[in-house]
Amino acid sequence: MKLTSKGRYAVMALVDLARFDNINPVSLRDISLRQGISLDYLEQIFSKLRKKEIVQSVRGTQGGYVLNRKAKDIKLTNIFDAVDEKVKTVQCKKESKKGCNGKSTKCLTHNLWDELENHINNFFKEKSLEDLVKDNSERRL
Amino acid sequence: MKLTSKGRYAVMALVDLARFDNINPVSLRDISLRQGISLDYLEQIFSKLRKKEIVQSVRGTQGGYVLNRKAKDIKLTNIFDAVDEKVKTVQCKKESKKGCNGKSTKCLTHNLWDELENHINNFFKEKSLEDLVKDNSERRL
DNA sequence: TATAAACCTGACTAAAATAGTCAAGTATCA
DNA sequence: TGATACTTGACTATTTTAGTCAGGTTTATA
Ligand code: FES
Ligand code: FES
Repeated sequence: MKLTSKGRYAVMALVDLARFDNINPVSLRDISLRQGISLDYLEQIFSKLRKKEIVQSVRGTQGGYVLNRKAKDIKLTNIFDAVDEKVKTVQCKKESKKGCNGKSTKCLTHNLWDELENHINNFFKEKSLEDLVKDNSERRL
Repeated sequence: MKLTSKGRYAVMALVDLARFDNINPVSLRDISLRQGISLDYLEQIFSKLRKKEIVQSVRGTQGGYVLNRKAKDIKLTNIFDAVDEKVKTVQCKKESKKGCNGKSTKCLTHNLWDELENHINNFFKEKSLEDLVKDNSERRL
């Protein structure tokens, strides 16, 4: 089980953005330089974040991105959802009554993986961008 | 983030094994048929489980595998560890003081991913094979 | 009004990981 | 002595990841 770079970068970039997002939009170029993430890759990521209304874009010179809601109202779940970083513990379709290997019933461990998925998702539902920014400035003291 | 088939199969197979493991060893062929997992793949998996002393093998006709410890003493952690299904939320080396993209310090989100990793691993540390077998027979009532 | 900064879009690709298969054994029971 | 079942190691197709690349459009400001 591993977290992909896309998901990790999305959160990293948003924490960076949230810290500098006062009045002026923050450019991807700045984030790219500060966080060491490829600019082209960031553009892919922010395109998705924008479509899911997590950030707003400001075009033109001096443009950049701004948070579209308050940091405390942006949960990790929202971010991961936006960039398609989803937790997947099973192969079988959840809706379907069929099991993993085309079997007619759910397998012996299906319930376990469901629990696991919930366990992980709960973590993502609780953490907000605000928490992360705070965590970070506290550590700095 | 997703769980690989190898990890899922390992647990599936062991739950199956634990249920039938009374006096006689259980053959991979039986597990393969019951669970719909390729025999060759199961062999790879059990080879690892044996090396980590989670199961014992009995060669020859009527041979198969037997649990090497009590079901309640086999945790998910042990199983995943044996088959190299590890939780990895970061790229950076944990021991090193360096950050993800070759930076000299840990990044803004490093601490978060550490928390996440622990959160997930805690789940694995708690669940034992016995729990899974019980869960399953209860559901059957 | 020209120019540069910054967003925007879609296609492309190298490398890694996954999910197996395949082949050729060895051990043991009946 | 045959059948069953474990043992080992190499091999491979497919998918996913982690980007790159090329070519735009928009807008502030000098
Ligand atoms: S995991 Fe859903 S049926 Fe096996
Ligand atoms: S995750 Fe460890 S430094 Fe970024």
